[in-house]
Amino acid sequence: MAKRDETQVRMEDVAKLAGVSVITVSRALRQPGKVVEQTRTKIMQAVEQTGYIPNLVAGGLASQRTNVVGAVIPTITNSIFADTIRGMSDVFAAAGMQLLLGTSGYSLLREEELVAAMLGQRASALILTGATHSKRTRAYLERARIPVVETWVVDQRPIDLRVGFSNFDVSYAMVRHLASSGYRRIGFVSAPVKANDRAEARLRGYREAARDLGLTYKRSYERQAAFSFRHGAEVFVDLVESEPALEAVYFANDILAIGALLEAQRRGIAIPDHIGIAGFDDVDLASEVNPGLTTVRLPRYEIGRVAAELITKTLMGDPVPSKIVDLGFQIIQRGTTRPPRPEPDAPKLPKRARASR
Amino acid sequence: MAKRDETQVRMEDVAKLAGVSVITVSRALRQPGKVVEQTRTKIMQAVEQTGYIPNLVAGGLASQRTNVVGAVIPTITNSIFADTIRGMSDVFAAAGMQLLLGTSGYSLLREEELVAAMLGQRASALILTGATHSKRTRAYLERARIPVVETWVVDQRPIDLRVGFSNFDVSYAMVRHLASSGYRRIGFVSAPVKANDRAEARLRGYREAARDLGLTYKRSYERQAAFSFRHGAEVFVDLVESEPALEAVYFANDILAIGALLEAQRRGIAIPDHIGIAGFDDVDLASEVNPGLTTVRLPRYEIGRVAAELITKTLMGDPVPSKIVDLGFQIIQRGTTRPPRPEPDAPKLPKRARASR
DNA sequence: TTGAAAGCGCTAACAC
DNA sequence: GTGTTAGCGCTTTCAA
Repeated sequence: MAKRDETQVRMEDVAKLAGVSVITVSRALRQPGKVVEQTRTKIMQAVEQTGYIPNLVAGGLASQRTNVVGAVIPTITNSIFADTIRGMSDVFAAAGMQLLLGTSGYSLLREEELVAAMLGQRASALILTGATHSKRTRAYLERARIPVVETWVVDQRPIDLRVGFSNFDVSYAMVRHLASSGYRRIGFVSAPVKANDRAEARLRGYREAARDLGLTYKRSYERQAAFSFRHGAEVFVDLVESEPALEAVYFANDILAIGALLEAQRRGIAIPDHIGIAGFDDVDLASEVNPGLTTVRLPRYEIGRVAAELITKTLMGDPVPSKIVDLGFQIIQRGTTRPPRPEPDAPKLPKRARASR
Repeated sequence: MAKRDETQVRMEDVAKLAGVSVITVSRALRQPGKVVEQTRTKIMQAVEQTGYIPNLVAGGLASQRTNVVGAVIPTITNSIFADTIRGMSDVFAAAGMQLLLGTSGYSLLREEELVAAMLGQRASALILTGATHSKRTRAYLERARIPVVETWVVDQRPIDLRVGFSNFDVSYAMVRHLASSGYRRIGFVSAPVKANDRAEARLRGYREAARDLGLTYKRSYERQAAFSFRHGAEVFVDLVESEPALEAVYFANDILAIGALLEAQRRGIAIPDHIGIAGFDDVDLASEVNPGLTTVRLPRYEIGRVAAELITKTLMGDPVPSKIVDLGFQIIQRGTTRPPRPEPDAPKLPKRARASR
């Protein structure tokens, strides 16, 4: 093997300095209660004096477990996932665990590579985004037999644990909400649905709601656009010019919606008088733009927090109440759409909907 | 030690199946050229068949090095750092390295904990944000003797490597730019400067420029505000109400500036006619708001990319041309401030300024 | 081109 | 409460 780096302080060095055996140092560090105070004090002094940092690689090999949890998100540029990461980080930091982060760029192959790398690192648990994974990824995960949490989804068959909400239901609920405000011709701008089950579910929710509610629906009311203000602006212009009868446009994320709103401002298109705009996510900015953006509030931070809690519990052997946690969502009515009007024949949507499918 | 998990596939299992020794498997995986094709093919089949994933923990212990690089950023909620992370990720992914991410929340103590944890993981290199670290963090870093990159700064004495720009110079340049547009009474809203050397340098840059250029400067022109649209809106209102003579407000980040701009919109305060607004970062949104935000473009992605490149080079034993890389910046003039007017006695600022201090 | 032996630094099990 | 022993799964050195 590599000849050892003589300058690196090992547990043995600390043990010698403290006049005890290595195992006592190991215990003093990990289970202080099992070492008598006097010994522990000597050891801690030796640790301090030498600047010893335990080699977690060696510890991981010996104990067959690590304090590393891997998480794969599609992109870090989307502040949406930043909140989820923050939720995880808060819990893992408190539990003394490290987060190994990877971004897949919405590529299933890249996700597979990341999962392999994380399993190679012998991560104690894995957190993935979405429910769609390559066959090989699933095989890896099954063989690894560690806790796996899929986030931002609740439907379908989970690999293990799942924390999120129903993207279908949210989208369906938003279209109902818009319909209750009197909108009958509603366009939909989706994120690219390729390898993105959340975007795909939102599209389905829109279509089914439009059909169920008897709205005017044409395939040409739909667009796909990559995540950016600019794309939102462009697709909005394209849509209102080619489909002038549209009464509202519902965007599958707030960034697209706000891009559209700002473009409307530039072009003097009155919002919501000329056309309504709705978003998805309730980012900070959604309540700051003028008028405020009608959107859906999602439990972004909570998804991360709960996912991490499920993992720490499972790892500690505590039972989890449920393998699937649906955190729900909330429609937020603001100024970019006309307010809902009470319709006697259609009961108002509950503020907080819990998914049924 | 822990009795081994019989279900885990080891290199030995692969070796047996392929009819070779473990070391040959090891070589086939890491240095395929050193194993004859026929043997390699047999081995790869065995790997495939067993679903073997090399145990990097064992490998790391044996080889005394890992493919993990640790990075500490203040917060993930700020999309600024997201771009830098993306820059790193792109390079590390291509180099087959893993990024271990931690967020310090602008706390030096938390940074210290993270550095210790990453060194415990035996990270091959570390990337930190800023130049301010606890004494113990510095001690850890010096003892570890691995490449360390401090980012978003170039001044002062680096621990090892440094990639960024001069926050002082940027701020100074922006105040000069505003002065060249005729503004004499310029307010400044800083991020909280506690444990944030970048914010502190920006504040100094503002003060020195105001003094050097003979602008009207009062301590009451300064405010500090935490990073959010809302705080930007609130501090702006506070500032314009308590200091009605102000002609422009320069915010130390775009989010604050845009929050202010949107609040001005709500209150019917004409921008830039009544008062100018300038930001810092050039986030996507800065060019989308109406009017567009005058700000500074920073090499966010580049900082991450270059930091990662310095590390991969150093790790491979390649020499790096310079231990400090100044990536510069660029003032972006948009509609939230009056355009600069040519002043015969003051030469126009170059578009791209390179730091001198 | 391939293999045997030795150990990387730590922890689990069991003994004292 | 503390120590001894035996590895965890891999890579390095050296030899064949």
